[in-house]
Amino acid sequence: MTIPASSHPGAADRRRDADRTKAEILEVAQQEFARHGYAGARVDEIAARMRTTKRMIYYYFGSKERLYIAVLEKAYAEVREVERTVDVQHLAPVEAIRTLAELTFDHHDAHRDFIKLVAIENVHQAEHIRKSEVLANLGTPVLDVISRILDAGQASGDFVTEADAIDVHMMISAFCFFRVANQHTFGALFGRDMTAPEHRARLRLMVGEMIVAYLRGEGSRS
Amino acid sequence: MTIPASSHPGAADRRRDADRTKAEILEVAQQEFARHGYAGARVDEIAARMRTTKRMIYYYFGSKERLYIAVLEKAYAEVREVERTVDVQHLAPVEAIRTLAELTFDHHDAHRDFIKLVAIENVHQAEHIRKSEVLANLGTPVLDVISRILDAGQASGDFVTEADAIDVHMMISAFCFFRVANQHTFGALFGRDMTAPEHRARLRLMVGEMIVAYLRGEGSRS
DNA sequence: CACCTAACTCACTAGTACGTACATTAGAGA
DNA sequence: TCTCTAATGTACGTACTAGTGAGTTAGGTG
Repeated sequence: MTIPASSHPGAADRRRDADRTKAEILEVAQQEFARHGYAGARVDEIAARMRTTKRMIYYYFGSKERLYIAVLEKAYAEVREVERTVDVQHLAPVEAIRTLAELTFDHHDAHRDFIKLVAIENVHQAEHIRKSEVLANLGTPVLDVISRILDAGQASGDFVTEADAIDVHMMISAFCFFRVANQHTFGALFGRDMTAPEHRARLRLMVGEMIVAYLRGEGSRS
Repeated sequence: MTIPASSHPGAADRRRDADRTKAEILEVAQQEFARHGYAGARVDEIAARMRTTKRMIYYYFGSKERLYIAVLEKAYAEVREVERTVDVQHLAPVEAIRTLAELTFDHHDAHRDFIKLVAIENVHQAEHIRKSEVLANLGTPVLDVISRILDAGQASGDFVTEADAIDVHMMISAFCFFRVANQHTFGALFGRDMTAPEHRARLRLMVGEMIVAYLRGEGSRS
Protein backbone atom coordinates (compact mmCIF):
# COMPACT_ATOMS: atom_id res chain seq x y z
CA MET A 1 0.00 0.00 0.00
CA THR A 2 1.55 3.23 -1.11
CA ILE A 3 0.80 6.39 0.71
CA PRO A 4 -1.40 8.50 -1.54
CA ALA A 5 0.24 11.67 -2.70
CA SER A 6 -1.79 14.14 -0.72
CA SER A 7 -1.58 17.85 -0.32
CA HIS A 8 0.90 17.24 2.46
CA PRO A 9 4.17 16.31 0.82
CA GLY A 10 6.17 14.09 3.10
CA ALA A 11 3.42 13.78 5.65
CA ALA A 12 4.92 12.10 8.66
CA ASP A 13 3.53 9.11 10.53
CA ARG A 14 1.75 10.88 13.29
CA ARG A 15 0.23 13.67 11.29
CA ARG A 16 -3.41 13.89 10.62
CA ASP A 17 -4.20 12.40 7.27
CA ALA A 18 -7.69 11.22 6.49
CA ASP A 19 -6.73 9.28 3.36
CA ARG A 20 -3.96 7.46 5.07
CA THR A 21 -6.13 6.58 8.04
CA LYS A 22 -8.93 5.33 5.82
CA ALA A 23 -6.52 3.23 3.78
CA GLU A 24 -5.01 1.72 6.89
CA ILE A 25 -8.43 0.85 8.28
CA LEU A 26 -9.40 -0.85 5.03
CA GLU A 27 -6.24 -2.88 4.90
CA VAL A 28 -6.45 -4.17 8.45
CA ALA A 29 -10.19 -4.73 8.10
CA GLN A 30 -9.64 -6.83 4.97
CA GLN A 31 -7.33 -9.13 6.91
CA GLU A 32 -9.70 -9.39 9.84
CA PHE A 33 -12.76 -10.12 7.71
CA ALA A 34 -10.86 -12.63 5.57
CA ARG A 35 -9.57 -14.43 8.62
CA HIS A 36 -12.74 -14.62 10.68
CA GLY A 37 -15.67 -14.06 8.34
CA TYR A 38 -18.12 -11.21 8.59
CA ALA A 39 -19.74 -12.14 11.91
CA GLY A 40 -16.50 -13.44 13.38
CA ALA A 41 -14.56 -10.27 12.63
CA ARG A 42 -14.19 -7.87 15.56
CA VAL A 43 -14.26 -4.13 15.15
CA ASP A 44 -12.29 -3.76 18.36
CA GLU A 45 -9.66 -6.12 17.01
CA ILE A 46 -9.31 -4.09 13.81
CA ALA A 47 -8.87 -0.98 15.89
CA ALA A 48 -6.34 -2.63 18.16
CA ARG A 49 -4.11 -3.51 15.23
CA MET A 50 -3.83 0.07 14.07
CA ARG A 51 -2.55 3.38 15.30
CA THR A 52 -6.09 4.64 15.04
CA THR A 53 -8.93 3.99 17.43
CA LYS A 54 -12.27 2.33 16.91
CA ARG A 55 -13.91 5.71 16.92
CA MET A 56 -12.30 6.50 13.60
CA ILE A 57 -13.72 3.41 11.98
CA TYR A 58 -17.19 4.67 12.78
CA TYR A 59 -16.25 8.21 11.89
CA TYR A 60 -15.28 7.18 8.38
CA PHE A 61 -17.38 4.10 7.67
CA GLY A 62 -20.39 4.38 9.94
CA SER A 63 -20.93 0.72 10.72
CA LYS A 64 -19.33 -2.68 10.61
CA GLU A 65 -21.38 -3.59 7.58
CA ARG A 66 -20.47 -0.47 5.61
CA LEU A 67 -16.83 -1.09 6.46
CA TYR A 68 -17.15 -4.63 5.15
CA ILE A 69 -18.76 -3.41 1.95
CA ALA A 70 -15.98 -0.87 1.51
CA VAL A 71 -13.44 -3.67 1.90
CA LEU A 72 -15.22 -5.69 -0.77
CA GLU A 73 -15.36 -2.72 -3.11
CA LYS A 74 -11.67 -2.07 -2.76
CA ALA A 75 -10.77 -5.73 -3.24
CA TYR A 76 -12.90 -6.12 -6.35
CA ALA A 77 -11.67 -2.86 -7.80
CA GLU A 78 -8.09 -4.07 -7.55
CA VAL A 79 -8.95 -7.32 -9.29
CA ARG A 80 -10.69 -5.56 -12.12
CA GLU A 81 -7.73 -3.26 -12.49
CA VAL A 82 -5.47 -6.24 -13.02
CA GLU A 83 -7.89 -7.80 -15.47
CA ARG A 84 -7.97 -4.63 -17.52
CA THR A 85 -4.23 -4.77 -18.03
CA VAL A 86 -4.14 -8.34 -19.28
CA ASP A 87 -2.83 -8.46 -22.79
CA VAL A 88 -2.91 -11.75 -24.63
CA GLN A 89 -4.40 -10.54 -27.90
CA HIS A 90 -1.11 -10.77 -29.71
CA LEU A 91 -0.87 -14.52 -29.04
CA ALA A 92 -2.31 -17.33 -31.14
CA PRO A 93 -5.64 -18.60 -29.75
CA VAL A 94 -4.30 -21.71 -28.04
CA GLU A 95 -1.44 -19.88 -26.41
CA ALA A 96 -3.69 -16.95 -25.57
CA ILE A 97 -6.21 -19.02 -23.67
CA ARG A 98 -3.48 -21.01 -21.98
CA THR A 99 -1.73 -17.83 -20.89
CA LEU A 100 -4.98 -16.33 -19.66
CA ALA A 101 -5.62 -19.44 -17.58
CA GLU A 102 -2.15 -19.27 -16.09
CA LEU A 103 -2.47 -15.58 -15.31
CA THR A 104 -5.75 -16.28 -13.56
CA PHE A 105 -4.04 -19.04 -11.66
CA ASP A 106 -1.25 -16.71 -10.57
CA HIS A 107 -3.68 -14.03 -9.61
CA HIS A 108 -5.68 -16.34 -7.37
CA ASP A 109 -2.45 -17.61 -5.90
CA ALA A 110 -1.37 -14.09 -5.01
CA HIS A 111 -4.63 -12.79 -3.58
CA ARG A 112 -5.64 -15.25 -0.88
CA ASP A 113 -7.53 -12.70 1.17
CA PHE A 114 -9.63 -11.73 -1.80
CA ILE A 115 -10.52 -15.38 -2.40
CA LYS A 116 -11.62 -15.71 1.18
CA LEU A 117 -13.73 -12.59 1.02
CA VAL A 118 -15.51 -13.97 -2.03
CA ALA A 119 -16.11 -17.27 -0.27
CA ILE A 120 -17.45 -15.45 2.78
CA GLU A 121 -19.66 -13.26 0.66
CA ASN A 122 -21.14 -16.37 -0.93
CA VAL A 123 -21.97 -17.81 2.46
CA HIS A 124 -24.05 -14.68 2.92
CA GLN A 125 -25.63 -15.07 -0.50
CA ALA A 126 -23.84 -11.99 -1.83
CA GLU A 127 -26.18 -9.77 0.15
CA HIS A 128 -23.51 -7.17 0.73
CA ILE A 129 -22.37 -7.09 -2.87
CA ARG A 130 -25.93 -6.47 -3.89
CA LYS A 131 -26.09 -3.51 -1.53
CA SER A 132 -23.14 -1.86 -3.23
CA GLU A 133 -23.78 0.33 -6.24
CA VAL A 134 -20.08 0.39 -6.97
CA LEU A 135 -19.90 -3.38 -7.30
CA ALA A 136 -23.14 -3.64 -9.25
CA ASN A 137 -21.64 -1.42 -11.92
CA LEU A 138 -18.24 -3.05 -12.21
CA GLY A 139 -17.64 -4.24 -15.72
CA THR A 140 -16.26 -7.66 -16.58
CA PRO A 141 -13.41 -6.92 -18.99
CA VAL A 142 -12.14 -10.49 -18.92
CA LEU A 143 -15.22 -11.68 -20.78
CA ASP A 144 -14.38 -9.56 -23.78
CA VAL A 145 -10.87 -10.94 -23.82
CA ILE A 146 -12.16 -14.51 -23.74
CA SER A 147 -14.76 -13.82 -26.40
CA ARG A 148 -12.17 -12.53 -28.78
CA ILE A 149 -9.88 -15.49 -28.19
CA LEU A 150 -12.73 -17.93 -28.74
CA ASP A 151 -13.72 -16.22 -31.98
CA ALA A 152 -10.15 -16.29 -33.22
CA GLY A 153 -9.85 -19.95 -32.27
CA GLN A 154 -13.02 -20.87 -34.10
CA ALA A 155 -11.87 -18.96 -37.16
CA SER A 156 -8.46 -20.61 -37.22
CA GLY A 157 -9.95 -24.03 -36.62
CA ASP A 158 -8.00 -24.57 -33.41
CA PHE A 159 -11.18 -24.69 -31.35
CA VAL A 160 -13.97 -27.04 -32.28
CA THR A 161 -16.21 -26.89 -29.22
CA GLU A 162 -18.78 -24.14 -29.36
CA ALA A 163 -18.12 -22.53 -26.06
CA ASP A 164 -19.54 -19.54 -24.29
CA ALA A 165 -17.17 -16.95 -22.81
CA ILE A 166 -18.86 -17.00 -19.42
CA ASP A 167 -18.64 -20.79 -19.28
CA VAL A 168 -14.96 -20.75 -20.10
CA HIS A 169 -14.30 -18.08 -17.52
CA MET A 170 -16.23 -20.15 -15.02
CA MET A 171 -14.17 -23.25 -15.79
CA ILE A 172 -10.91 -21.41 -15.30
CA SER A 173 -12.08 -19.64 -12.17
CA ALA A 174 -13.50 -22.80 -10.65
CA PHE A 175 -10.17 -24.57 -10.89
CA CYS A 176 -8.08 -21.67 -9.64
CA PHE A 177 -10.52 -20.66 -6.93
CA PHE A 178 -11.00 -24.16 -5.58
CA ARG A 179 -7.30 -24.83 -5.28
CA VAL A 180 -6.84 -21.85 -3.00
CA ALA A 181 -10.21 -21.63 -1.26
CA ASN A 182 -10.52 -25.30 -0.42
CA GLN A 183 -6.89 -26.00 0.33
CA HIS A 184 -7.53 -26.60 4.01
CA THR A 185 -10.33 -29.13 3.90
CA PHE A 186 -8.77 -30.77 0.87
CA GLY A 187 -5.47 -31.00 2.66
CA ALA A 188 -7.05 -32.39 5.79
CA LEU A 189 -9.02 -35.06 3.95
CA PHE A 190 -6.71 -36.04 1.10
CA GLY A 191 -3.39 -35.32 2.71
CA ARG A 192 -2.26 -33.10 -0.11
CA ASP A 193 -1.42 -29.42 0.09
CA MET A 194 -2.46 -28.05 -3.29
CA THR A 195 -0.57 -24.85 -2.56
CA ALA A 196 2.78 -26.54 -1.94
CA PRO A 197 5.35 -25.57 -4.59
CA GLU A 198 5.51 -28.93 -6.37
CA HIS A 199 1.76 -29.25 -6.73
CA ARG A 200 1.37 -25.60 -7.49
CA ALA A 201 3.58 -25.87 -10.56
CA ARG A 202 1.86 -28.97 -11.89
CA LEU A 203 -1.63 -27.63 -11.32
CA ARG A 204 -0.72 -24.40 -13.04
CA LEU A 205 0.02 -26.37 -16.21
CA MET A 206 -3.10 -28.46 -15.73
CA VAL A 207 -5.54 -25.54 -15.98
CA GLY A 208 -4.28 -24.52 -19.38
CA GLU A 209 -4.22 -28.05 -20.72
CA MET A 210 -7.68 -28.73 -19.40
CA ILE A 211 -9.19 -25.67 -21.05
CA VAL A 212 -7.39 -26.17 -24.34
CA ALA A 213 -8.37 -29.83 -24.44
CA TYR A 214 -11.97 -28.91 -23.82
CA LEU A 215 -11.99 -26.26 -26.54
CA ARG A 216 -10.34 -28.62 -29.04
CA GLY A 217 -13.41 -30.72 -28.58
CA GLU A 218 -11.88 -34.08 -27.88
CA GLY A 219 -14.18 -34.62 -24.95
CA SER A 220 -17.40 -34.58 -26.95
CA ARG A 221 -19.51 -37.69 -27.29
CA SER A 222 -18.71 -39.15 -30.66
CA MET B 1 -53.46 -41.55 20.21
CA THR B 2 -50.06 -42.19 21.69
CA ILE B 3 -48.01 -45.07 20.43
CA PRO B 4 -47.32 -47.81 22.96
CA ALA B 5 -44.19 -47.58 25.05
CA SER B 6 -41.06 -48.59 23.22
CA SER B 7 -37.39 -47.83 23.54
CA HIS B 8 -37.06 -47.82 19.77
CA PRO B 9 -36.92 -44.82 17.47
CA GLY B 10 -40.17 -43.91 15.84
CA ALA B 11 -41.71 -43.03 19.15
CA ALA B 12 -44.33 -40.33 19.04
CA ASP B 13 -43.67 -36.62 18.98
CA ARG B 14 -43.81 -35.58 22.57
CA ARG B 15 -42.19 -38.57 24.18
CA ARG B 16 -38.73 -38.48 25.61
CA ASP B 17 -36.31 -39.74 23.03
CA ALA B 18 -32.65 -38.84 23.22
CA ASP B 19 -31.80 -40.01 19.70
CA ARG B 20 -34.61 -38.11 18.14
CA THR B 21 -33.77 -34.95 20.03
CA LYS B 22 -30.10 -35.18 19.11
CA ALA B 23 -30.94 -35.76 15.47
CA GLU B 24 -33.29 -32.79 15.42
CA ILE B 25 -30.67 -30.55 16.99
CA LEU B 26 -28.11 -31.62 14.41
CA GLU B 27 -30.46 -30.98 11.53
CA VAL B 28 -31.51 -27.52 12.62
CA ALA B 29 -27.93 -26.67 13.59
CA GLN B 30 -26.71 -27.68 10.14
CA GLN B 31 -29.10 -25.20 8.54
CA GLU B 32 -28.18 -22.44 10.96
CA PHE B 33 -24.41 -22.90 10.55
CA ALA B 34 -24.72 -23.19 6.77
CA ARG B 35 -26.77 -20.02 6.56
CA HIS B 36 -24.79 -17.79 8.88
CA GLY B 37 -21.34 -19.28 9.27
CA TYR B 38 -19.82 -20.49 12.50
CA ALA B 39 -19.61 -17.16 14.31
CA GLY B 40 -22.83 -15.87 12.80
CA ALA B 41 -24.87 -18.88 13.88
CA ARG B 42 -26.90 -18.37 17.06
CA VAL B 43 -27.40 -21.14 19.57
CA ASP B 44 -30.60 -19.43 20.74
CA GLU B 45 -31.88 -19.37 17.19
CA ILE B 46 -31.23 -23.10 16.78
CA ALA B 47 -33.13 -23.74 20.00
CA ALA B 48 -36.00 -21.48 18.96
CA ARG B 49 -36.55 -23.47 15.78
CA MET B 50 -37.05 -26.74 17.65
CA ARG B 51 -39.33 -28.25 20.21
CA THR B 52 -36.29 -28.58 22.45
CA THR B 53 -34.65 -25.85 24.50
CA LYS B 54 -31.16 -24.45 24.38
CA ARG B 55 -30.31 -26.29 27.57
CA MET B 56 -30.59 -29.59 25.69
CA ILE B 57 -28.06 -28.50 23.12
CA TYR B 58 -25.55 -28.06 25.91
CA TYR B 59 -26.73 -31.22 27.60
CA TYR B 60 -25.93 -33.29 24.53
CA PHE B 61 -23.16 -31.39 22.78
CA GLY B 62 -21.45 -29.37 25.50
CA SER B 63 -20.58 -26.28 23.50
CA LYS B 64 -21.29 -24.42 20.30
CA GLU B 65 -18.02 -25.60 18.85
CA ARG B 66 -18.62 -29.26 19.63
CA LEU B 67 -22.08 -28.96 18.14
CA TYR B 68 -20.56 -27.51 14.99
CA ILE B 69 -18.03 -30.33 14.80
CA ALA B 70 -20.82 -32.87 15.24
CA VAL B 71 -22.67 -31.24 12.35
CA LEU B 72 -19.56 -31.49 10.17
CA GLU B 73 -19.06 -35.13 11.10
CA LYS B 74 -22.61 -36.04 10.21
CA ALA B 75 -22.48 -34.13 6.92
CA TYR B 76 -19.21 -35.71 5.83
CA ALA B 77 -20.33 -39.17 6.88
CA GLU B 78 -23.36 -38.89 4.62
CA VAL B 79 -21.22 -37.83 1.69
CA ARG B 80 -18.85 -40.73 2.15
CA GLU B 81 -21.77 -43.09 2.37
CA VAL B 82 -22.95 -41.96 -1.06
CA GLU B 83 -19.46 -42.24 -2.48
CA ARG B 84 -19.17 -45.79 -1.27
CA THR B 85 -22.24 -46.84 -3.22
CA VAL B 86 -21.08 -45.39 -6.53
CA ASP B 87 -20.76 -48.12 -9.08
CA VAL B 88 -19.24 -47.25 -12.41
CA GLN B 89 -16.79 -50.13 -12.69
CA HIS B 90 -18.89 -51.95 -15.24
CA LEU B 91 -18.64 -49.05 -17.68
CA ALA B 92 -15.93 -48.45 -20.26
CA PRO B 93 -13.32 -45.93 -19.03
CA VAL B 94 -14.60 -42.90 -20.91
CA GLU B 95 -18.19 -43.50 -19.90
CA ALA B 96 -17.12 -44.36 -16.37
CA ILE B 97 -15.28 -41.11 -15.78
CA ARG B 98 -18.02 -39.11 -17.45
CA THR B 99 -20.65 -40.76 -15.28
CA LEU B 100 -18.60 -40.22 -12.15
CA ALA B 101 -18.29 -36.54 -13.02
CA GLU B 102 -22.01 -36.25 -13.54
CA LEU B 103 -22.79 -38.06 -10.29
CA THR B 104 -20.47 -35.70 -8.47
CA PHE B 105 -22.25 -32.83 -10.16
CA ASP B 106 -25.64 -34.12 -9.03
CA HIS B 107 -24.41 -34.71 -5.55
CA HIS B 108 -23.13 -31.17 -5.16
CA ASP B 109 -26.36 -29.91 -6.64
CA ALA B 110 -28.39 -31.80 -4.06
CA HIS B 111 -26.36 -30.94 -0.96
CA ARG B 112 -26.10 -27.17 -0.87
CA ASP B 113 -25.81 -26.99 2.90
CA PHE B 114 -22.88 -29.38 2.88
CA ILE B 115 -21.13 -27.24 0.28
CA LYS B 116 -21.60 -24.20 2.45
CA LEU B 117 -20.26 -25.95 5.51
CA VAL B 118 -17.14 -26.90 3.60
CA ALA B 119 -16.70 -23.32 2.41
CA ILE B 120 -17.15 -22.04 5.96
CA GLU B 121 -14.73 -24.59 7.31
CA ASN B 122 -12.14 -23.40 4.82
CA VAL B 123 -12.55 -19.82 5.97
CA HIS B 124 -11.52 -21.16 9.37
CA GLN B 125 -8.60 -23.06 7.89
CA ALA B 126 -10.24 -26.40 8.65
CA GLU B 127 -9.42 -25.98 12.32
CA HIS B 128 -12.57 -27.81 13.39
CA ILE B 129 -12.09 -30.71 11.01
CA ARG B 130 -8.62 -31.16 12.40
CA LYS B 131 -10.06 -31.36 15.90
CA SER B 132 -12.28 -34.27 14.94
CA GLU B 133 -10.88 -37.76 15.14
CA VAL B 134 -13.88 -39.07 13.24
CA LEU B 135 -13.13 -36.86 10.25
CA ALA B 136 -9.40 -37.47 10.35
CA ASN B 137 -10.06 -41.16 9.88
CA LEU B 138 -12.61 -40.96 7.11
CA GLY B 139 -11.44 -42.84 4.09
CA THR B 140 -11.61 -41.51 0.57
CA PRO B 141 -13.27 -44.27 -1.43
CA VAL B 142 -13.71 -42.13 -4.50
CA LEU B 143 -9.97 -42.08 -5.07
CA ASP B 144 -9.89 -45.83 -5.53
CA VAL B 145 -12.69 -45.62 -8.04
CA ILE B 146 -10.88 -42.96 -10.04
CA SER B 147 -7.59 -44.85 -9.88
CA ARG B 148 -9.14 -47.95 -11.35
CA ILE B 149 -10.84 -45.98 -14.13
CA LEU B 150 -7.59 -44.23 -14.99
CA ASP B 151 -5.70 -47.52 -15.11
CA ALA B 152 -8.31 -49.08 -17.32
CA GLY B 153 -8.27 -46.05 -19.60
CA GLN B 154 -4.50 -46.14 -19.92
CA ALA B 155 -4.61 -49.84 -20.69
CA SER B 156 -7.27 -49.46 -23.35
CA GLY B 157 -5.53 -46.48 -24.89
CA ASP B 158 -8.50 -44.18 -24.33
CA PHE B 159 -6.53 -41.98 -21.97
CA VAL B 160 -3.20 -40.56 -23.01
CA THR B 161 -2.54 -37.98 -20.30
CA GLU B 162 -0.75 -39.41 -17.31
CA ALA B 163 -3.04 -38.20 -14.61
CA ASP B 164 -3.10 -38.61 -10.88
CA ALA B 165 -6.34 -39.69 -9.18
CA ILE B 166 -6.28 -36.86 -6.67
CA ASP B 167 -5.77 -34.31 -9.42
CA VAL B 168 -8.69 -35.66 -11.40
CA HIS B 169 -10.88 -35.67 -8.33
CA MET B 170 -9.81 -32.12 -7.66
CA MET B 171 -10.70 -31.03 -11.20
CA ILE B 172 -14.16 -32.53 -10.97
CA SER B 173 -14.80 -31.20 -7.48
CA ALA B 174 -13.56 -27.74 -8.36
CA PHE B 175 -16.05 -27.40 -11.16
CA CYS B 176 -19.00 -28.82 -9.25
CA PHE B 177 -18.18 -27.03 -6.03
CA PHE B 178 -17.64 -23.65 -7.63
CA ARG B 179 -20.90 -23.72 -9.52
CA VAL B 180 -22.85 -24.12 -6.30
CA ALA B 181 -20.64 -22.34 -3.78
CA ASN B 182 -20.00 -19.24 -5.84
CA GLN B 183 -23.39 -18.96 -7.48
CA HIS B 184 -24.26 -15.76 -5.63
CA THR B 185 -21.22 -13.63 -6.34
CA PHE B 186 -21.01 -15.05 -9.85
CA GLY B 187 -24.66 -14.26 -10.41
CA ALA B 188 -24.29 -10.76 -9.06
CA LEU B 189 -21.25 -9.94 -11.17
CA PHE B 190 -21.90 -11.81 -14.41
CA GLY B 191 -25.67 -11.78 -14.38
CA ARG B 192 -25.91 -15.51 -14.81
CA ASP B 193 -27.45 -17.95 -12.37
CA MET B 194 -25.39 -21.11 -12.79
CA THR B 195 -27.99 -23.06 -10.87
CA ALA B 196 -30.89 -22.15 -13.16
CA PRO B 197 -32.24 -25.22 -15.00
CA GLU B 198 -30.96 -24.35 -18.47
CA HIS B 199 -27.43 -23.64 -17.31
CA ARG B 200 -27.49 -26.52 -14.92
CA ALA B 201 -28.10 -29.03 -17.73
CA ARG B 202 -25.41 -27.60 -19.97
CA LEU B 203 -22.82 -27.37 -17.21
CA ARG B 204 -23.54 -30.95 -16.21
CA LEU B 205 -22.48 -32.10 -19.66
CA MET B 206 -19.49 -29.76 -19.60
CA VAL B 207 -17.81 -31.38 -16.59
CA GLY B 208 -17.70 -34.75 -18.23
CA GLU B 209 -16.50 -33.43 -21.57
CA MET B 210 -13.86 -31.32 -19.88
CA ILE B 211 -12.43 -34.24 -17.93
CA VAL B 212 -12.54 -36.66 -20.83
CA ALA B 213 -10.91 -34.12 -23.15
CA TYR B 214 -8.16 -33.56 -20.61
CA LEU B 215 -7.52 -37.28 -20.17
CA ARG B 216 -7.48 -37.88 -23.90
CA GLY B 217 -4.52 -35.56 -23.91
CA GLU B 218 -5.60 -33.13 -26.56
CA GLY B 219 -4.62 -30.20 -24.41
CA SER B 220 -0.95 -31.08 -24.17
CA ARG B 221 1.67 -28.85 -25.76
CA SER B 222 2.58 -30.53 -29.01
C1' DC C 1 -45.56 -49.93 43.15
C1' DA C 2 -41.26 -47.51 44.46
C1' DC C 3 -37.04 -45.99 42.93
C1' DC C 4 -33.61 -44.15 40.23
C1' DT C 5 -31.60 -41.98 36.48
C1' DA C 6 -31.76 -39.99 31.90
C1' DA C 7 -34.24 -36.45 29.74
C1' DC C 8 -35.97 -32.12 30.18
C1' DT C 9 -37.43 -26.96 31.75
C1' DC C 10 -36.67 -22.37 33.48
C1' DA C 11 -34.48 -18.50 35.09
C1' DC C 12 -30.29 -16.41 35.30
C1' DT C 13 -25.26 -14.57 34.66
C1' DA C 14 -20.93 -13.01 33.14
C1' DG C 15 -18.75 -11.30 29.50
C1' DT C 16 -18.57 -9.40 25.03
C1' DA C 17 -19.29 -6.44 20.90
C1' DC C 18 -21.23 -2.84 18.31
C1' DG C 19 -21.98 1.69 18.52
C1' DT C 20 -21.99 6.61 20.66
C1' DA C 21 -21.73 11.01 23.66
C1' DC C 22 -18.60 14.14 24.61
C1' DA C 23 -14.17 16.28 25.05
C1' DT C 24 -9.97 17.65 22.58
C1' DT C 25 -6.51 18.95 19.12
C1' DA C 26 -4.32 19.90 14.73
C1' DG C 27 -3.87 22.88 11.16
C1' DA C 28 -5.72 25.47 7.01
C1' DG C 29 -7.50 29.90 5.83
C1' DA C 30 -8.81 34.75 7.00
C1' DT D 1 -2.53 35.46 15.22
C1' DC D 2 -7.27 33.97 15.54
C1' DT D 3 -10.88 31.04 14.23
C1' DC D 4 -13.37 27.29 12.62
C1' DT D 5 -13.81 22.66 11.30
C1' DA D 6 -12.10 18.11 10.24
C1' DA D 7 -9.81 14.68 12.70
C1' DT D 8 -8.97 12.24 16.85
C1' DG D 9 -9.15 10.26 21.77
C1' DT D 10 -11.72 8.53 26.01
C1' DA D 11 -15.06 6.38 28.32
C1' DC D 12 -19.28 4.39 28.44
C1' DG D 13 -24.12 2.18 27.37
C1' DT D 14 -27.10 -1.21 25.57
C1' DA D 15 -28.16 -5.40 23.73
C1' DC D 16 -26.96 -9.62 22.83
C1' DT D 17 -25.00 -14.37 23.44
C1' DA D 18 -22.66 -18.45 25.04
C1' DG D 19 -23.08 -21.03 28.79
C1' DT D 20 -24.99 -22.72 33.64
C1' DG D 21 -27.29 -23.80 38.38
C1' DA D 22 -30.80 -26.05 40.11
C1' DG D 23 -34.87 -28.16 40.11
C1' DT D 24 -38.69 -31.29 37.66
C1' DT D 25 -40.69 -35.22 35.14
C1' DA D 26 -40.93 -39.42 32.52
C1' DG D 27 -40.61 -44.08 32.34
C1' DG D 28 -37.76 -48.35 32.54
C1' DT D 29 -36.34 -51.70 36.16
C1' DG D 30 -36.29 -54.53 40.36
